[in-house]
Amino acid sequence: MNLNPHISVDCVIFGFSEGTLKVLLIEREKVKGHQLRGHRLKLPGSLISEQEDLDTSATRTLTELTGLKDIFLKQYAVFGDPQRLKPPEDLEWLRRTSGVKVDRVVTVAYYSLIKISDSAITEKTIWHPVDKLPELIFDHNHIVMEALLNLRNEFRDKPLCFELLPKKFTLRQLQDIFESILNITLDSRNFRKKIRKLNYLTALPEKEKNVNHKPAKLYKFDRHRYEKNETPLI
Amino acid sequence: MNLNPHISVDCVIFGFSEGTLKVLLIEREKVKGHQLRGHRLKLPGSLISEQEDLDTSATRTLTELTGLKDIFLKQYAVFGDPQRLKPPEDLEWLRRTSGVKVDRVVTVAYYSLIKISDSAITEKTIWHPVDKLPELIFDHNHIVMEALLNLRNEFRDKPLCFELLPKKFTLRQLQDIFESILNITLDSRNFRKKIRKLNYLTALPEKEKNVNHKPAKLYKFDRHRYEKNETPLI
DNA sequence: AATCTTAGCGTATTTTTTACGCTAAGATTG
DNA sequence: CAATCTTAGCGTAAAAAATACGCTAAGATT
Repeated sequence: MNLNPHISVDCVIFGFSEGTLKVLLIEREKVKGHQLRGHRLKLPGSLISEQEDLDTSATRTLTELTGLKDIFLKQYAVFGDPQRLKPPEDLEWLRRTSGVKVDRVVTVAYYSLIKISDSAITEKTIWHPVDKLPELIFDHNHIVMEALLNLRNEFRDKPLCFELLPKKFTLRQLQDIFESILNITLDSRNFRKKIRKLNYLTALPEKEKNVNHKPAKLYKFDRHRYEKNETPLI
Repeated sequence: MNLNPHISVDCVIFGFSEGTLKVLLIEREKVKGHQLRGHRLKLPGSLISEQEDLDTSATRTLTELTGLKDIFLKQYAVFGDPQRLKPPEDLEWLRRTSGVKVDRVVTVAYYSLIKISDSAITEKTIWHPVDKLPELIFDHNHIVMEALLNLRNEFRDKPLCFELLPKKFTLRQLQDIFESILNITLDSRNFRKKIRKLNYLTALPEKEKNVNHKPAKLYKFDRHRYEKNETPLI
């Protein structure tokens, strides 16, 4: 595939587990006969290929690097600082792995949210908590932080929370996600009251299992009903 | 200046007058000894230069093409369809005016809002109503429509309306902008009630003049006070 | 059997939103 | 110059939404 050495795409994939928001990182691939120096972790991303649309590039890259398929990616920003490909050893690595003469690269950034559990992810990928990221290659820390800002903004209006939850979930799980991502606390009794009024969250005739307290009902999200009125959850 | 032939910036500048939202367009410059064919109007924009940041490129371009200075530009999207530089005669025009071998160009789009009145704008610029744009060069119609979507989303949360109003304005003018841009109707009595509760809108000891009805008080926006609580207007 | 944790429903109060009545000020009209 | 027209500007009442918090229930743990 003919790479365009001036433009790249990067994907910030969020997931949620153990009460914290995580980001999918990949280990930088090794170059033969070349000592791996510089930063070890990066976002899934690559140069786009010549005749490829940006969105297509992003989804393709994500699949190639992580195994993730059919993920909706949202373009949220572009990063074009002429000095962003620092330090020199990291740039050198990019030149060797891409095989093209890379100089300045403007990168188009995408983010998405997925359920960590049911994602068939290749090796060399790591789910890392967002709030204590290690130093990543190039300006990838910055790219993640900007993605987080965009995520928080969208989170109140759109039903993004269900992307992070399993198909069947308890109201407690739902509340936890809101509290954790928006960094707020909610009164669970009032939270549930609101939920009850929404017709797009339907209780199943099932309960959670293996919890050491009263098991809660499982709910599911009815996207079809949601799209009829789009009332936000909170 | 050394142009980068792969990346450009485009600016969608919104203004408001006579009750409608307008966009700033410029006439395509003529190329010597070359018949001007294709589309006549375009957004202010150009290829970025090699060692220039994207935001810097955008503000510089805007100043060069329209005379506008110190305008806050918001990056909102990137357009990278490999086929976006159609039709051939428009691409040919771009090649001649830029003087570089242009093939595929990914463009980074920005938008802003300004008061039409106090903007010292060069000739060859045209304020055109957004709701009935003529056909523009390349994918510029699409770029404007996306900017409009982003504008509407931001309009509810942020005090963008004051960018479109003169320093002193009446509540009627304020209401008109909301109604027109968000495409809603507001009860003016309830609207005013809300306004009265906001401490960042202060009435001046002045009234509007030369209107053929009861003159309204003039108000001003106190940005400093706004930033203390950021309560949205509606 | 007592205790602990979270589920789950309810009621009372406050705050916000919505609907709409009414007077006031100035320009216009016959 | 009085009647009329338009928009400004204040208010009240009802409806809806948000908040605070009491209480019982179900299952696991001790």
